[in-house]
Amino acid sequence: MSIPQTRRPAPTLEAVAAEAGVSRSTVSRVVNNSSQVSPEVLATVSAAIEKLNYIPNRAARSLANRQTMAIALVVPEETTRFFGDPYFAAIVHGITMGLQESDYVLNLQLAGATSPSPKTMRYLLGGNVDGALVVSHHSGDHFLSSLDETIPVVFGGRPLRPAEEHSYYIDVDNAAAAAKGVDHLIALGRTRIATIAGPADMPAGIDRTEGWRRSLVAAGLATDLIAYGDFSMVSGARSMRELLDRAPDLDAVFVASDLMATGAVSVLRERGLSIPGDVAVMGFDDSPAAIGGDIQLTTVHQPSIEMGQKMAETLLALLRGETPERVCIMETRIVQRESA
Amino acid sequence: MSIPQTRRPAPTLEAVAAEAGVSRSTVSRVVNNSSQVSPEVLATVSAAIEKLNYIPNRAARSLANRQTMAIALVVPEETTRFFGDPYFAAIVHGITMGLQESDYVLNLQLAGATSPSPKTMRYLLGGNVDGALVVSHHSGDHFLSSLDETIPVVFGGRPLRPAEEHSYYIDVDNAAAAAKGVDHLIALGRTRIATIAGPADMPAGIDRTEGWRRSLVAAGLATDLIAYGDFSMVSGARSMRELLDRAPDLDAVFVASDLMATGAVSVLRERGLSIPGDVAVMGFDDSPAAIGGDIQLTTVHQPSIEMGQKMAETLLALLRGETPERVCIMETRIVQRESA
DNA sequence: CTGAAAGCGCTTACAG
DNA sequence: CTGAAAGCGCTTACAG
Repeated sequence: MSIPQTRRPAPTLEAVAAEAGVSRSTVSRVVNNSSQVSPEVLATVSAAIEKLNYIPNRAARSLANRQTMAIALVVPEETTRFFGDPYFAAIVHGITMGLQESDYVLNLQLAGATSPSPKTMRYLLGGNVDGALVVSHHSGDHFLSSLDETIPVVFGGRPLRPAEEHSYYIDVDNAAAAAKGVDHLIALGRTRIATIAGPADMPAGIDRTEGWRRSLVAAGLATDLIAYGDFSMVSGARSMRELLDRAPDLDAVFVASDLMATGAVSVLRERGLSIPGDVAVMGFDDSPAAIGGDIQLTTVHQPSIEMGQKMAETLLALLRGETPERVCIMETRIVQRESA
Repeated sequence: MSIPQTRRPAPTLEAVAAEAGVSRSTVSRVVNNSSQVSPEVLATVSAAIEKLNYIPNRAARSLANRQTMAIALVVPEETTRFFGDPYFAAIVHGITMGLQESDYVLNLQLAGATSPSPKTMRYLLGGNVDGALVVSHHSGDHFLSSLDETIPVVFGGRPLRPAEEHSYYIDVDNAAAAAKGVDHLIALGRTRIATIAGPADMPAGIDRTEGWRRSLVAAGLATDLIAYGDFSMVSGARSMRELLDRAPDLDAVFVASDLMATGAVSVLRERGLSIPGDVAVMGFDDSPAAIGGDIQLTTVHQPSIEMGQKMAETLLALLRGETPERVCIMETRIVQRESA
């Protein structure tokens, strides 16, 4: 753009064929590394490709074989939240790693927390991508069903019914993981254990709350201390204030995400309460947020990067026509640090 | 994918033409809203498009008119940092807003802090996108020059020389903005003012440091207290510790990003220092990080969302063949909250 | 193993 | 204002 230069047209298959003295079909076979090419021809064609620095035209290829070689990353979430939570960073990191070796490109589709724009819908449903990866879906995301019926889709986290019966997804056992976290708090001798829960319209929110409740019930403890956040730091702070006002005697809090936990921690300090002395805090995710603040968070680790990678791999398998496992549940574990 | 259904082929231009009783050329003109179509024909064709729910095939269109209708978002940065900083959230938010009404899609290209993969290079340079938006570039990003020579590029933040002489970019006057922030600290009566600077290989890092220095020099104060971070929370904490160890008497710190400032704040608390009583803290960005913690950060506001939007608009103008302003410098201002 | 030919679904001069 | 025709750069049966 800046430095003027004569734009020589990019070499085509035709040019390579001429250079190598073979037909276009043959060059095409080489490019798509078909097995039925003789070694000698393969060599000369490869040389010609190299020499001309040939790069296949994506549009022409798509038109001919009806594949777009593009994958949509659909995020039914506000940009602010998407980028504000390190958890997403890890997922996307994993996704890009998983796509690294493939020829697919990733199209970012920020759908907004409500329903996506007509433009996004047309894009997704209009045959512009071969598959989709969806992350952070809410129960109101009905459009996802139509998506799921049109192209291969892999979800990050169990989709809500009725989609869950047939959808592909990667997840952890959120309820069990949360229960494990609360068990740890109980083992510490805590008896007044609150929770800052995630949204009640998201599986991760619902299931972690369920795990918290299950663990408390099993231990014969009260399950009245619950406040709902939206996974953001600010909502974590707000919820903590609310809980403290309601129950000044609480001695532990299980928080459904590390980011909310950092918000909770700041309120605890503000009130002059010691951690974990007065109140033990258990986070969830083991994202960078757990170790960024002034107190290292004890938390439930979930392998976010690996989950993203697995999402990509599963979709890639689906696109190859293979039949990968429909659901993949990954391991979680408690990472003990300072807060509990 | 899930619910089996006979996949009826998507309607083509041909089908619409048949339905409307006109030629393909005419339908094409309507789709591309060419002015030379009679009102009646326009009406019937539109009806046919509506009836068949026709969506143009992107690949075919690209092949014919040599436009990809795709824009790359290039981030020469580690995923972790990209997603960890709310500043990027704002920029991308703005970019998606700016692209909303256009027909362009955004391709995410995480290039990694070092040079991009061959795959990314081939993608970017191989005619797969019509233009690129680049954010967070370092001085070592030489590949960006080749990009800039191949397709229209708009930078978020002044690119380093020699690119800056001809490149398009949106930025703030970082030096002046930083000086303004430090002036505020001086007006508060602070005399021992440190800085936690950004990377010395990034324009935003360099210029803000320069502004800090300029302001101190003008006031006849010492400029020896400087520590370098990488814009992350962790590096902010590390730098704060370092500064405190070197100069226990410092009474203010100008931090080149809010995220680093939150790290600094946690260290200040850890050492039992009051904010702003003992140490005043001035951040930069006015991102969500400034208000997420337990103390509301006084900071230098830059209009990140608007900057992203402006980036998108500038690139769109370039793609339309227009000649937008080559450089756009946006306003900053001090937002006074609790920390200074 | 290799090539000739048709076709993917559009756009765009060129006539009229 | 409208249509016939060529062409964009590939892939893919179909022959051989």
